Amino acid sequence: MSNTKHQKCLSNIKKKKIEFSNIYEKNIFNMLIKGHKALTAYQLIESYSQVHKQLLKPMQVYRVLKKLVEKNLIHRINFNNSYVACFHENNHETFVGFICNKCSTIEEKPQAPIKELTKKMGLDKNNISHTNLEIIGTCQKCL
Amino acid sequence: MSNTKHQKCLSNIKKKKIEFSNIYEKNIFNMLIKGHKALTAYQLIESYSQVHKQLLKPMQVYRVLKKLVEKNLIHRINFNNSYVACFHENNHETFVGFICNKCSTIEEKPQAPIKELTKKMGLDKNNISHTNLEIIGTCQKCL
DNA sequence: TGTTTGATGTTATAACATAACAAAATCAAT
DNA sequence: ATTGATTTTGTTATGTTATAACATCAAACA
Repeated sequence: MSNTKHQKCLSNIKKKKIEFSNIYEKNIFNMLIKGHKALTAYQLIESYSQVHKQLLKPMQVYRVLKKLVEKNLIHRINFNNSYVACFHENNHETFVGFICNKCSTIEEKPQAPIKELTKKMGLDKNNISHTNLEIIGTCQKCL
Repeated sequence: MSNTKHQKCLSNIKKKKIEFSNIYEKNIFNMLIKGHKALTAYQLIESYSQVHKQLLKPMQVYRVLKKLVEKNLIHRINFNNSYVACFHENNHETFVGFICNKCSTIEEKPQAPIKELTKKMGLDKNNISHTNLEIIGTCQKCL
């Protein structure tokens, strides 16, 4: 990820006045922001132990991930059970993005067209809880 | 699922001249066709043991599910790790559907708008392997 | 008939996730 | 400050989803 994008994201977080509950939350979010690649919970455990010299238990990581999802700071990627930082001021009931099947880089895309489509399909009467469009392929860098 | 829809599906399968490799494949596909509800692998194991008085091992079920996916007879639903029979003559690299979070009923939707959208986003250059739009909500029956 | 090949059976284990309870920190009311 | 309630964090155990690895059996065929 470009540095500017990273900084824009951080400044968004500042604007939103989001506060991390604890150091784990902060550290894990920072790990997910780096490179904008999606990581699994167990990759995070591994990486955390290397970077911060501390072994986290799965439960601890999953608790943090849950909180970060609730705070709309990360998305879960269903394709490979991974998690990625969110860079949009989006409504978080919707995810639209491209996922590289080689490097797990995520490219989030605008949600508007999908919301329109859902409406057009008449599904908006169905008390939609969330909408998830995952497009899997290989990014230009990996090709 | 309506009986006519079920029959149309079965006649499609006949037309496609699909043959099941073994009795498990046939039985499991028939279980997935009933009601057009998505079932997990372990629900299938449970149900299979009740209906057919035979205990399948996970490995056996997953092998069957893999084959059925390859034959384009079923889709995997990422939302809840479940599998559902497919009723369309679709291209199976794309799934577009509504999933009821109460009863797991699946309502497949046309793919064309999503394919257009992918193109519009410029993602079609990325060697797309598959595209998955899952809209989660509560169906009219459950509401 | 013996050998190869593919399908099926079986065991073990990997990968992902949460329940349940313990311990400690926070905080409000006295 | 002390007590008791509440929330947060730590820990153990377990549940859920999925696959690797190898054994066995059966069909095909030289």
